[in-house]
Amino acid sequence: MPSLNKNKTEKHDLILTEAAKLFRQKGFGGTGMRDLAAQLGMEAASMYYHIGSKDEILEKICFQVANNYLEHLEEIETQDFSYIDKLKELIRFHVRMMIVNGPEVSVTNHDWKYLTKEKLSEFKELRKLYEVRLETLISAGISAGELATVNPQVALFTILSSLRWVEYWWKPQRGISAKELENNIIILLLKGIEK
Amino acid sequence: MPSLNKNKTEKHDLILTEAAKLFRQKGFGGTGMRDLAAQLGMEAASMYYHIGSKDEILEKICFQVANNYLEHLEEIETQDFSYIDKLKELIRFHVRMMIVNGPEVSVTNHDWKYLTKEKLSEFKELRKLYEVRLETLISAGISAGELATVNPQVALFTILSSLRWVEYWWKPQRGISAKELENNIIILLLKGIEK
DNA sequence: AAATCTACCTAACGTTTGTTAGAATTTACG
DNA sequence: CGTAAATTCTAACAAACGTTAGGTAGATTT
Repeated sequence: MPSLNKNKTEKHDLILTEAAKLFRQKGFGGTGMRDLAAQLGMEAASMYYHIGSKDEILEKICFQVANNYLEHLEEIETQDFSYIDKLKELIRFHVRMMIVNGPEVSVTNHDWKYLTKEKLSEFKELRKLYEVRLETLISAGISAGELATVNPQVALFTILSSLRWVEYWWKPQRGISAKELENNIIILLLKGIEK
Repeated sequence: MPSLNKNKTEKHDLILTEAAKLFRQKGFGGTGMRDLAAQLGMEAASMYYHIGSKDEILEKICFQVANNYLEHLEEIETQDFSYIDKLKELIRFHVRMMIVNGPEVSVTNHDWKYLTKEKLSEFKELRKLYEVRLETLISAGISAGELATVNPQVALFTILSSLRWVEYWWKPQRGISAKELENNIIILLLKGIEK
């Protein structure tokens, strides 16, 4: 019965989507299963037909986002771009992720602390992996003479961190497109590192 | 009885300090009053001799930090610096705040969502005020011809946001001084906006 | 020495929490 | 239309939550 399975998956995903919105608004600890259920027009207990637990919701959101970022970094690594262009592409991807998956990215950035002990360390490893690989990329850019001689780690975190506000700030009503925003940020951020 | 009052105040502040550390580690929602009490070597109920409520702890942390930032911005506004130097001083202050009051700044940045309804809107107003005044400063710098013609709001948030990682990254063991770090970040951030 | 005050304790309260069991209902299909 | 599966309901659980009440040991004041 594929149609049934499909329905179940749809509701499952809807729960994740709505949970991400609420978690972003009120935080993981501040959002009760009853709040989430109300948002979905059902009773709290009914959700357990579709999901395993509250922790599992958070876990799925965080790891889906983390893996998304990691996969895209791998793609960038293999592409035949200059290091500058690789960084530009990375920045563009970050901006786009926040605009398209705002709630999920926000939750991942803020509520990963609430992950279960084992999942927490697994998540930290993923994040560390991302940071290390991106730092390697920046170092390579410096060695290749494309980037100014800066502390790679400082550059790494300044770039990553400076992109975070987009999730908090961007709304369709601002009248600035993703493309415009990407370009603005790239100018602001890469002038300091470009040679 | 000033000596008694002083003792009480000391314990009160110690609770705030320790709470900030725990909130940063496990989040406001993930930290119970019993956890906090254990950290202080006392029973949960005993803390209520020194503090009013869990919400009050968060509130005091958040507003102390927010007011700290705001006061320093006011100071910068009145100083007879160039706009570039004002921005540099601002960046230095942010870095120093995160190094000196790491846990408190972290909690303020991440857990303000858990503030009580009234305190929440009060906090949002303070933050908005800070953003508006800083944006005004950047705009003035552009008008004065000291800064490149960038979108002031994009510049504002990119700067503010890009400083956040310090709180997450900086440890004494990294072997980089606050001064070095400030200088590195200033170069990275202001190249893109300096004329 | 008696009285007061400080700073903690134990015990417990009423909620709220995430979650489960089992019954009721809706939906899909021959 | 009838039957079975899918989905949601009601009711309730145990645990954890922030917090209060009342008591007690020790220091300080009178």
